Amino acid sequence: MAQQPTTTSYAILCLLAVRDWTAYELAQQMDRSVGNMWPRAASVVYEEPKRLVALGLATATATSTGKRASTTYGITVKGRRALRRWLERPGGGPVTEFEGLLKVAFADHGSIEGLRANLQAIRELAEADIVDNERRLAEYAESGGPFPDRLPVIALAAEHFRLQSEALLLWIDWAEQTTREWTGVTIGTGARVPADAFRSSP
Amino acid sequence: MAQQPTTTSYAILCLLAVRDWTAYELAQQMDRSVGNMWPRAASVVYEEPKRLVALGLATATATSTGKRASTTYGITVKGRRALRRWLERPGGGPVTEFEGLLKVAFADHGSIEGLRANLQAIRELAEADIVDNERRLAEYAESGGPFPDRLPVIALAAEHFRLQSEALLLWIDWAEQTTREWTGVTIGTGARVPADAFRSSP
DNA sequence: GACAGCATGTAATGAGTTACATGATTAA
DNA sequence: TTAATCATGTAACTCATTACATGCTGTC
Repeated sequence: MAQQPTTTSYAILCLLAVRDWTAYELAQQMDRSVGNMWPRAASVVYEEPKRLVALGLATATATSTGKRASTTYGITVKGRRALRRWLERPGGGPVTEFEGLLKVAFADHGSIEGLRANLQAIRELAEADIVDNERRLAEYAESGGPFPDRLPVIALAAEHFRLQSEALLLWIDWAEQTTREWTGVTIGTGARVPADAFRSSP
Repeated sequence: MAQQPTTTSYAILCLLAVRDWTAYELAQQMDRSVGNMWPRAASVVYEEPKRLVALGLATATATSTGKRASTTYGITVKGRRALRRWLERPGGGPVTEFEGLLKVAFADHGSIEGLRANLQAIRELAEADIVDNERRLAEYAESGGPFPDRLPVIALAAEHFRLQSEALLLWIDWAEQTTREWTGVTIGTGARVPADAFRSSP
């Protein structure tokens, strides 16, 4: 009934390897940091540690913040071993869901207004993302963050996000520029194949 | 029992707006093209059109390729209207699952060898991705592809993939370079915070 | 003392994956 | 004629999300 741990299990276990957390704190971390590479809803984060405990990889302790009851989870020795083995095996590559881009790719079955609105929405998300990123980087640059020992690996991951969101913003700039003169959404109705499209490397 | 169409439903509907396809062909398209922005298992692609039919957005016709029976799906007028309305609403932003990066971000609980192996695996995925991309771009540049009218919007999406995988490769170059001199995986054991980390923009 | 929102979950439901099954076609 | 693989699905199961429930805490 406890089965094998999933990647989600290991994501939680990663956090527990750093320090103990209450379920709520885990949910927060999933939202803020880990969620960028492995996004999961809060309810999963409340359920998953129970599985870890059942597998003997984590411990649950009934604690309380003030008068409020809560559960604090910690990693076991067996948990650390399992995590270590998991970290030896190479992980999966990036898998992206991007509804907005889907709508761009099939915009020829809608209207030019729809396309523009959609690009605009993507721009706003992209910009918010960048701001978010920069705020976090600035915090780290100033304070060193809560886990100074972890800074090297954190820097590796952070740089990935920076480059990725930079690329997204670059793309949206280009896309808005490219479609500026379009009067329609197919070749027949006033769309153009961008001059620099279908090249392979710049 | 038929409920609301999901983004996956609309992804299929997008394809049907272009032309009729058999279930198998749809699965192929999901694998090759649409799957880059909305990846789904083949079995979903066999099930989902049935829902579209139940909703009156698509038609199913029993056809046969040679002696083999198959189902060909097409879009209805109602389906085109629904698609058009959906395209007016801005879509969601990119959501990425990246197990490999998760392992990088918590590599300090494993070994330096694990980190290197993982980076190497990511590099191979990234390079394969680039090759794939270039092959597809070259095809389009040569032949114009099967849907010349769709070239403008296809170019928009293609450029996104190009920039994104370029950024990934850039990152992996930087990450391998950065970790080359590391002898361990935390500050105490020989990892360094990269000099250019935690800057905000280049 | 009431209201907002923090904190901690549970339940119902649905979406998606993996695994299985099977006939048709092609290459050796 | 056998094996591989193309083509077409179905079934079981798991994972994950959304929606709900509820008590605590600080603030007005």
